[in-house]
Amino acid sequence: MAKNYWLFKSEPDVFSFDMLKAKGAKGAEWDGVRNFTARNNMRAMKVGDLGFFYHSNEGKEIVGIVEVCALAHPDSTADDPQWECVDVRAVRDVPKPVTLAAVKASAKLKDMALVKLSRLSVQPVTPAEWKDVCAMGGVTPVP
DNA sequence: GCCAACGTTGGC
DNA sequence: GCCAACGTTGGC
Repeated sequence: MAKNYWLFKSEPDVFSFDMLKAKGAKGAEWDGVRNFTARNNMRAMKVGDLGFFYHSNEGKEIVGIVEVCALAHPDSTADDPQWECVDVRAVRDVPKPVTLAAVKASAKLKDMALVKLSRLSVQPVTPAEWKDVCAMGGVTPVP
């Protein structure tokens, strides 16, 4: 089964890529999502799916790559079990963080959900977009 | 700090 | 079930 690609957004003040790295191989819950579209995206994830880690507000750049390490389950921080989240763990850094400005400036990437659906915190990424962002970020080999 | 975009809520 | 009001997010 083909791997799917995603993009996770977080404000670095609240939860940064460094904080996820500090969690090690076990990873951490991607909790706090209270948006149906984002939740549905997480429900569609499989263990082993990969995602970009994007810092919103501060930085506004893709700084890392994460791997889904647990299927969607009830969010331990929610009082309503309809809110679910997956667990993710840090896989590697993006050596040259890819900024939002760079994405917008790229003819191939300017239609990414990151640009079009700027408020959605968990987004799908197409294989072509994945490859291009990895190339721009100096991620080799592309995982 | 402002403002635009958009998802959610609640009244009808 | 529609739609206006409201709250939140996130870029600038």
